[in-house]
Amino acid sequence: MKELSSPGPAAALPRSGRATVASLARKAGVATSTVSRALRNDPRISPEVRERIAALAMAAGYTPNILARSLVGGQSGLIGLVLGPVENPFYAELMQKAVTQAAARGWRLLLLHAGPGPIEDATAEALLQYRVDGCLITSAELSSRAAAICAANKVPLVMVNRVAWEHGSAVSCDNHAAGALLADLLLRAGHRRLAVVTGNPTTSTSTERAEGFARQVVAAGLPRPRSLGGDNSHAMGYRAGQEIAALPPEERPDAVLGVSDILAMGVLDALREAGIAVPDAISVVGIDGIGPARRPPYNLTTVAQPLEAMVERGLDLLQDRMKGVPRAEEVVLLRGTLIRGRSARLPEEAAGA
Amino acid sequence: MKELSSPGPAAALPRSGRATVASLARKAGVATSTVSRALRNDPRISPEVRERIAALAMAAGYTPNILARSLVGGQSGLIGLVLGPVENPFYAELMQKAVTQAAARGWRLLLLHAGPGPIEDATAEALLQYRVDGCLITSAELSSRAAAICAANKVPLVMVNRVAWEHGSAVSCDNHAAGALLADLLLRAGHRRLAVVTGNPTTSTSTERAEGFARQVVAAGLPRPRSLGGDNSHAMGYRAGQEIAALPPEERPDAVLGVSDILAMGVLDALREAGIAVPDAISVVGIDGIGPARRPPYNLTTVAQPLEAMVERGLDLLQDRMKGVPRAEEVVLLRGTLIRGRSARLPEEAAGA
DNA sequence: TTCTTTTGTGCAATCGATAGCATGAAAATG
DNA sequence: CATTTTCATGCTATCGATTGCACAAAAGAA
Repeated sequence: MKELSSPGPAAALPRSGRATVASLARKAGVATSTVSRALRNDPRISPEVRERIAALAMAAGYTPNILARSLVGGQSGLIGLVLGPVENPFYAELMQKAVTQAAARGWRLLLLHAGPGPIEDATAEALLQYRVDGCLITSAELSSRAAAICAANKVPLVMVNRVAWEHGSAVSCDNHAAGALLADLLLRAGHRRLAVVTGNPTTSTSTERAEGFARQVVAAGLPRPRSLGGDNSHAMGYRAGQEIAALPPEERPDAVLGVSDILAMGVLDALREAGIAVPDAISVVGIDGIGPARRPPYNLTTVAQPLEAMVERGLDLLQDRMKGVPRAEEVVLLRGTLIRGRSARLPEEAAGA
Repeated sequence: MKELSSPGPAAALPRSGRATVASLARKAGVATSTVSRALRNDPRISPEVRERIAALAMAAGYTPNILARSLVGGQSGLIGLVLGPVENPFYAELMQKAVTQAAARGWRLLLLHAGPGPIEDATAEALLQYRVDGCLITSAELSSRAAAICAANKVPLVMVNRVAWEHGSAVSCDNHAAGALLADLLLRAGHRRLAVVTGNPTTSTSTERAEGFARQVVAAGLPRPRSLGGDNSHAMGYRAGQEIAALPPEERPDAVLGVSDILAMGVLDALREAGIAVPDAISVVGIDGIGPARRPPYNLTTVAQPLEAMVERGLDLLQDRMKGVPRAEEVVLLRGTLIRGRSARLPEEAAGA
């Protein structure tokens, strides 16, 4: 029935050694289109043929070549991922959720960038070269370049944990509200000298959180909180903590917000080293809800970002736009949840904000 | 000269709206092959034509469709990346290096998996569907499945920080030597009651480090070190630290190796909480050299893995095999470097091991 | 001036999968 | 029994880029 591989004429395996629709078609004695339809369960193909081809495909270890499929289908199934500095566990956690959730939707992530530093041009171009269906960006300055490229080529773009400026939609935690919530709680617990340690002033996350915090403080009739920091790193938090510890006691704040958990952890480390009791002398709070901040030495009181939901909504936004649904760009804000650690004195029951 | 877009016959832009060799060819009035050659700087194309086409391509924002190129070229330029649990900063750091270095070689990373848990079948298949040119794996159990798939389909495979069992090459730190080095130093500093906190016993990293440590201890005529742990997490290290702290002082070890920094950090946190002085009462050392372990509250003495070099050698191995050079599978061991923190009493000068 | 060589381009096939249209056979209808 | 439908499949073009081969025109050799 089947002519077993005479080396000459029509060997059943193509160049790569992998089975293809063509090689399967030859073995099955049908046309390639039939193979394609059979494998995609097109109802037009008779059950017998379908099963025979399925069996052959299984035996040959056939895997469709998505590159080829994308060529005709126009969809690569790839989502470009641009990550921020992953020394911040937040990004690592975000990435993990993104991989899982993308896979669940049948998408794969093309990892374009990870780290601080600006994205290279060659990297940004890969976005187009691989015809990504969409792009997920979590990073600060560097997004600018990638965003421009996406805009110019109509690649749907969603920023997570960043608010878009020129182009693209965004999903973010309600940073302003988170800052305000913490300020409110601290104030109600009796704190009166508040300070805030900020991250990179060019990032929306940092400025919004600090602003939400400050507004609430000012609204309570207190002076605008002292501001320290300027860079989103543990080292910066640590330095800020040292500065705070070095202040004369009467000037020293009695509550400090690190606009990110990483900063707050740095502050905590410095305060502990300086022998300042937390939360008795100073309350410290953060925002993000990263894993390490919950661990014993920190046990940070923080507002956790709804990471799972943020990724989910982010992918939703992408999906809509990938379908070609012409939608306006939108910004989705999700509320974070308070995690009560032991790094701050707070009123007994949280108030809904 | 140019007929400006009469909507009917041969519009210069294809379906996607993006420029293609065909659309450029039409505008330039040449054949697609000429465009292709011009853009790839084929010397056969005359300078004038080359420049004209280059200008057109620039103006049109042309980007080659790598999917299409891969189809004929047989190389996708994609490297599959399978990451371990990224709550361990080690993996995050590894990823960052991998992205950068891969990009420098013109490769992009297809992020297939990140996290603990086994890799899903659908994910492992993506490896084949996207015709990755090679695969980089850093993860434990889950690699098994992916490795099998790679083997069956002749996809070059390199494990980083893991030693291969059935298939594939590997790059790893010399874990055994690292464990031995630390044991040696601790012994020479006068420690006599050693303990080790291990990670997942099925991972080569954990067992080799513990074994290198234990051998050296036994060789010194001391009893085999007490072993705790069993899972590579901060929580496990913390628990082990609590156990250690709870021991009666005469049974309590005077030096502890956490086979990974994460574990050692957990141990440190527990000891500090129990009020046990480090390194005066107990020395604590780790292996990995992750960022957080160097920070103030820990300042861990550790053997840092040469991450940059490991990734580089890993990509080298892939590159060789991707070129089709038939090479035997190999395991490359790189020596780590001692980082002297303040978590352990060590002899003044390090001995070369 | 004629024949050979070089040079620059075009034609057409290819990679692997998909989808529109065509076709032959079987089934249903009159 | 003739005719219209239905059904299962095959043929072929397509996606975008690359490449072997053919073929003119220009340059060199005889």
